[in-house]
Amino acid sequence: MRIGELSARTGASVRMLRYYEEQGLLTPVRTDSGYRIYQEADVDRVARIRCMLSAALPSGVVGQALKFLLDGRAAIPDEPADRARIADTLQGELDLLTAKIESLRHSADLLATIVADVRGDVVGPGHPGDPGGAVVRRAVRKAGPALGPTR
Amino acid sequence: MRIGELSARTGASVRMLRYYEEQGLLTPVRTDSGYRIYQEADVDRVARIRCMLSAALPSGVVGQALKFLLDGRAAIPDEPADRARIADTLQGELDLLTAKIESLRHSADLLATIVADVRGDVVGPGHPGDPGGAVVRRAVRKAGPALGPTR
DNA sequence: CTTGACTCTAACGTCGATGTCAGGCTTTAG
DNA sequence: CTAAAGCCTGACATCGACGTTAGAGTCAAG
Repeated sequence: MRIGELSARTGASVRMLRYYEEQGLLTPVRTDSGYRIYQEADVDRVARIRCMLSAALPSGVVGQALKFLLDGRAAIPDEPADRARIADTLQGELDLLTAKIESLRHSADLLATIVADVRGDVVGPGHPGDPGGAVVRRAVRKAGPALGPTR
Repeated sequence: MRIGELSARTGASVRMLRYYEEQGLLTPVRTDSGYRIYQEADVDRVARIRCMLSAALPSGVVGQALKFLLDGRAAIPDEPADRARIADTLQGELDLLTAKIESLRHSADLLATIVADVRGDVVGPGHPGDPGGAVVRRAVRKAGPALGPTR
């Protein structure tokens, strides 16, 4: 299919598709006249690219990952040393991402309890001096201190 | 504490701290001479801000969420109508956050399987014609189609 | 063959998040 | 008191991920 159709089917703008190609994340073939021709599989590929980019993964990593995702094992080098290096890089990103997710989950938990607290027709004495709901304070304790320098 | 110390303790650059203030995410008090003075709680606050921003959350969301995350119930009005409005807003933010987390989890799953595939001394026959690791293919199926336009 | 929709490249513009630099106060150590 | 270190504002610079526009070629339908 050509770029317009891929755009329509993925929701990505034409500009974005060309940009991904520029970054080496897509490699359509060309017709004699220069038109980009995409494969069916590229629909999924674009979805994944967008997903990973939206996760703020560095595009180098996205490229690495995608390379394997879509070229399958073809791209995995035979040298165990090379494989190890690549795996370590990806593992590092994965660890970062995992930590980020955990931290976000904490924030989400916290937010959820706050919503409940705002909505819930609270709550005992309600002294004017009391600065905040016990529910929230409990939640904060549970959520923990939210991670250091993320990147 | 002053901005330098907060910077040291959070790993965020001085510039970033001033930027967060500009965006309404931090509101230090000022000395007579204009120096910013931060509270102990701001250390945690910065950590959360950085985490949310690094997850590519729209900063509007970060701001709203943070306001309540860190001021606790102090910001909650008495009028039930106001409370309802705020609760709805926050619920919206929460939904966004939750969706984001899901999307990140997909990316992480994907990345994890790729790492495994690169690392794993694969795997049965390994015919030259076989285009790619079965592990990855399974993972792709499991991870699902990776979400639409993320933002 | 002509028209209109589609595509191409190339270039500039934008926006958020951040770096960096300049010029001028303030605070602290000696 | 003085120098060094820290802080202030304001501005311009950068980088990634796009949007937009301009000018020209291509393709399908009438």
